[in-house]
Amino acid sequence: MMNIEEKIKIIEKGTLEVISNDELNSKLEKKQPIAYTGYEPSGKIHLGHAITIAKLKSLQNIGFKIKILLADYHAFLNGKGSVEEIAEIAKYNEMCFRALGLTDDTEFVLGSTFQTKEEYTENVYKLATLTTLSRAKRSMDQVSRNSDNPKVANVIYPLMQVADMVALDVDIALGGMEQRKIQMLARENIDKIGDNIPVCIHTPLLHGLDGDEKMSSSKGNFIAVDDNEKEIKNKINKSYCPIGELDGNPIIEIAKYFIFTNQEKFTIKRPEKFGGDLTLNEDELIDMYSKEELHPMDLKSGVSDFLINYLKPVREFMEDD
RNA sequence: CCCGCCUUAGCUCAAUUUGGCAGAGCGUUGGACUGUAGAUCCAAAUGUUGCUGGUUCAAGUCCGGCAGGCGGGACCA
Repeated sequence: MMNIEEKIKIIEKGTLEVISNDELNSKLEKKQPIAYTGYEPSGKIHLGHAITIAKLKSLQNIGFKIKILLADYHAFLNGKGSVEEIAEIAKYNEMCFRALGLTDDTEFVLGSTFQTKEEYTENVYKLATLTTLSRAKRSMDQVSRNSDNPKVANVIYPLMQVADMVALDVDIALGGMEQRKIQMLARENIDKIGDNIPVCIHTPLLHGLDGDEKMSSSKGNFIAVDDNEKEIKNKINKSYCPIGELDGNPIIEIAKYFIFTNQEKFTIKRPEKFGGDLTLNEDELIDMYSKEELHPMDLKSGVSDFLINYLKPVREFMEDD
């Protein structure tokens, strides 16, 4: 049996922040603490999603009960389509998430199955009286579709997300950094409608393959978890990847957040005339790349090879089904 | 409920005055240059002009109806 410090180390790995560390201790004393992430159903599940799924997997490994919210109403409120369309997409998303290696014990919850219940609705109303408009809007900065005609739905959304945490009785709320402001709103208000304030864990966001601020399905600048080999190669090859530059470099980010969270060493095949194959750990790769001793094309081909292999189980799982 | 304004390429908008071949920038795609991408240069593609009826030889443009959006007024205090 692993002790609490070891577990905390695992939890913190690859995250940007854990709020707060102290509270994590008491959560870990529970028999089976609950960790959750909510996802708006999305046409494609991509590497950005996969970062959080990987984290959920590691939480599952150390004894957490995992609940994944398929946030159909949230997607609806965010203008992503009709409820029926979103329900279809949610089914597909569940398959993708399972394909990424979560155990059968993982609980998938469709938002609309509980988000109209009486206690839930009452909690949303209470939160509505506790939250200023500007705070609610601000919390949605990184989340909502920006529209010239913002809807009331935009401010209901974060309140529901807070109520979700109570309804699902979560001990850990995991999300990408774009969720931070909503998560903080939750931590500030949950004690007024429930009694279990979750520890909030935030993972890094991936830049888009085009170098854009964020990888997102609406921009088409992602690698989907069920992309085939050719698509993966193609997309990586077309990606923004300035020589010697680490910041905002999506290929470097994939190496950091996918390769080196899985393994110490990483082998890059490189033509003899450019120096031959390399086997590097994270620090060595970063060091070589920033010194321009590792060419982007070699990095790309190494990362492609890794992703093709990493996502192979997903493709197989999806084909079986 | 009333009045005014708006709706044109994936996006931002021109073209409406005076009806006369629907355009630009950005983005996209393809080439050139790079041992990647980007930047740069060259080239190309892209339209139910919100929908609908009418006037006209000819309608994005004028007239009517509808839908959506924005603003104001009215109602109520």
